[in-house]
Amino acid sequence: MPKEQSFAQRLIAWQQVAGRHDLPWQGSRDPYRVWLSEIMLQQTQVTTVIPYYQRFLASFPDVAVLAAAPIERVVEHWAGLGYYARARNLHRCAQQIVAVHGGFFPKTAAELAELPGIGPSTAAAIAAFSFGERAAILDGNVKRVLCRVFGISGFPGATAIDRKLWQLAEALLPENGIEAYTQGLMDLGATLCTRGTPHCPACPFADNCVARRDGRQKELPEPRPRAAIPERTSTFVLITDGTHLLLERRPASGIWGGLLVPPEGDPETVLAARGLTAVDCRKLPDLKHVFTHFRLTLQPVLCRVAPPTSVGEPGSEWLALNKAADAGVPTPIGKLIRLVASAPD
DNA sequence: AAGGCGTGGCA
DNA sequence: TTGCCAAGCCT
Repeated sequence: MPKEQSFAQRLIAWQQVAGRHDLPWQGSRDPYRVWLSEIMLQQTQVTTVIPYYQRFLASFPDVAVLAAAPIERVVEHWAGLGYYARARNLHRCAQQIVAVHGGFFPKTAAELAELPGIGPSTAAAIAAFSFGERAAILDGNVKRVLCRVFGISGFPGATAIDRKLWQLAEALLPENGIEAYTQGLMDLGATLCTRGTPHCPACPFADNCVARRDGRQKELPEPRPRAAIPERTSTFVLITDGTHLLLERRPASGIWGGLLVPPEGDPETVLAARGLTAVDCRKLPDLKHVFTHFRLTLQPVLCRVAPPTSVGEPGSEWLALNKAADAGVPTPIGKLIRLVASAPD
């Protein structure tokens, strides 16, 4: 880097005056809080995370409480946040920390990365923020900043580019001030060096950013080569006795893993398989939902069954209609349930 | 080693 | 409306 100040020195100076210092998980080196925030922030933006973080911390104030909690309650707190494998890994991780590490987080990035749900970048962030370890993060923000400042072409997700970026990220680490440096990388990417229109005039690297010099801010980093995402359609059977709704827990793997969802499939088959007889069934309006990797049209069918509803199988629950939407269901299912609960007929 | 895995905001 | 992808990890 030309100029007298190093990349790290410039970034740290910028972070101290222009970075974020008041996020709910800042101001504490408690590894539990740092870890929880880092997991929630994986592929998820700060504004989305904040309310989830607050609620989660209030219910599970430390790693021992979390480890002792039933997974269903953990998933319930995660419902709506997405990427539900994170909730299961979080819970497993807490249990491992209690069982294997005596209730204390390991203090190095290398050890942290052994735990479920903690990859190389998250491990480095926890180690840097909690223990001051000189470790490199490489998330979406950092990739974007590095690709622009150093003019790195190619899709950053490609293996070769990824390796190059990790090497660069480690080479840039400061001798001192890892916390402000790490936070600065995140802040720069999130607030200034943004995807759409970066605010280059305010950037500490404005005078030597390759992308800015070449007017390539919008071309870097190069986007993922992505094929058109497929469309899927599926029928969800909302079975009610007038006051309750039947929900079933999904297997741990796959979409909406571990969450409660109405039975999926042909209504007659669904009812027959559960020994239920419908008084009547009617279609509700389709609901479209977009995932990263496919587009789903949900075709809801509302079926009424006679009141004395049996207890059902394990993983199968009859929930009060007015509570089911908040019982740990995926977002579009919550919409369907609210629709039924507000207009049962 | 690519692809699966949620949701919401923004252009 | 549509595309893109965010404090990535797991298999």
